[in-house]
Amino acid sequence: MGVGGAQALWDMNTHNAWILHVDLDQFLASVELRRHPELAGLPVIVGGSGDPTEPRKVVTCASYEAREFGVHAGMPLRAAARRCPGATFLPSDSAAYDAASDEVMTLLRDLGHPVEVWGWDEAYLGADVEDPVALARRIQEIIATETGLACSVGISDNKQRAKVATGFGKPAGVHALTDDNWMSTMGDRSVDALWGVGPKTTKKLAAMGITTVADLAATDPAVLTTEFGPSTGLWILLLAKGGGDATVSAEPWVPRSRSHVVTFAEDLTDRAEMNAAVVELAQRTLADIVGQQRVATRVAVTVRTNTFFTRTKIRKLPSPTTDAETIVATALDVLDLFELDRPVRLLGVRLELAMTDEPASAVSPGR
DNA sequence: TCTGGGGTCCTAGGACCC
DNA sequence: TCTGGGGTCCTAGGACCC
Repeated sequence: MGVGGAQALWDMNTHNAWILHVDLDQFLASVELRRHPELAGLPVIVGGSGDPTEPRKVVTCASYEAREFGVHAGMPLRAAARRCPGATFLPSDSAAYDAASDEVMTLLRDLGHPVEVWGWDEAYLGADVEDPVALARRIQEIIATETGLACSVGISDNKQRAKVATGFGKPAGVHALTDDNWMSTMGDRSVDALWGVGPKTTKKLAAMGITTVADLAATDPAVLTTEFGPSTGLWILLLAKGGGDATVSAEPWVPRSRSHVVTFAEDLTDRAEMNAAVVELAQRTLADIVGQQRVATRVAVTVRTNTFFTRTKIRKLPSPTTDAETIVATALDVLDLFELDRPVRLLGVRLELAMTDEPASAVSPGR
């Protein structure tokens, strides 16, 4: 972020009457269907290298037709092939999805409202308009016409509630959640219907006798802060009441970290092979951040053993750097902190990135 | 049909300094 | 000699999301 970045952020963080959450339907499958029109209406499964017999690879996206067979993201490809043998399996092509995502985000920005991009297939749009439903329909029409992709749109006055609303609009629909219909719609549903409340929190709440959104909304804040801490406790209470974060920032997202992991087709037992893998992961991750003109501050290494026991260790670099020797050596040092006495299923390297303008001395070495 | 890959944020606790 | 706190930096680990 350059000089004036803070001012720009202030200007671009808008508080709007309406927040629209735009979510592309079955995004990866839809991008594939666009260039394989003969597959329209058929089950399509994207993941791995497109070979359904490949072990240790999973479904990244299943078309709605494939979902009818019980196939879903995260399922092993081999399991998906058994459930839906007639499906077409396609390799994941991230460059194509990047490009398609860019097309859509550009169209959204062209509408003249602030757009906050959330990954490949989602964006929030802040709008001070009279008729948000009409805007949502217009968005759907423009995206469909210009890109051939379908999206669903959730409407509310904060991001979390708009995101929940989108779920009611899928596929290809529009749904609004406001104070008027929030509790009647959500009150009887499980707390994990809230965006940000997952299985662990759900279980913990259940042990406290809290299972529904209405239960949570009616809970004494002091009880929640005692159990979850002052920040998290009040946050989940706010979510249950239909509240959330109401800012939409059009400022480009600055990544905090960059990582790569690899799950080996067969577990590694040879330390030299583990070292070689970590070196390759570190070099690849470093190449990414150098390409984005970023500088690493910390190096993390993740090890997953054959029992699925997973741990991460991290070390701060002496100073922020892009020096390959330093980063590779640090990654190997961190790997060395593990007791590598079990077969290793996965290794990963993550670089945490400097977030402020670095002093010239920290950025310039090597030039 | 054993369990991918890429992220973010929060909390807790130890070390260390004043 | 013993003691109380505050504050910061650092790492581990949990939880959640797409």
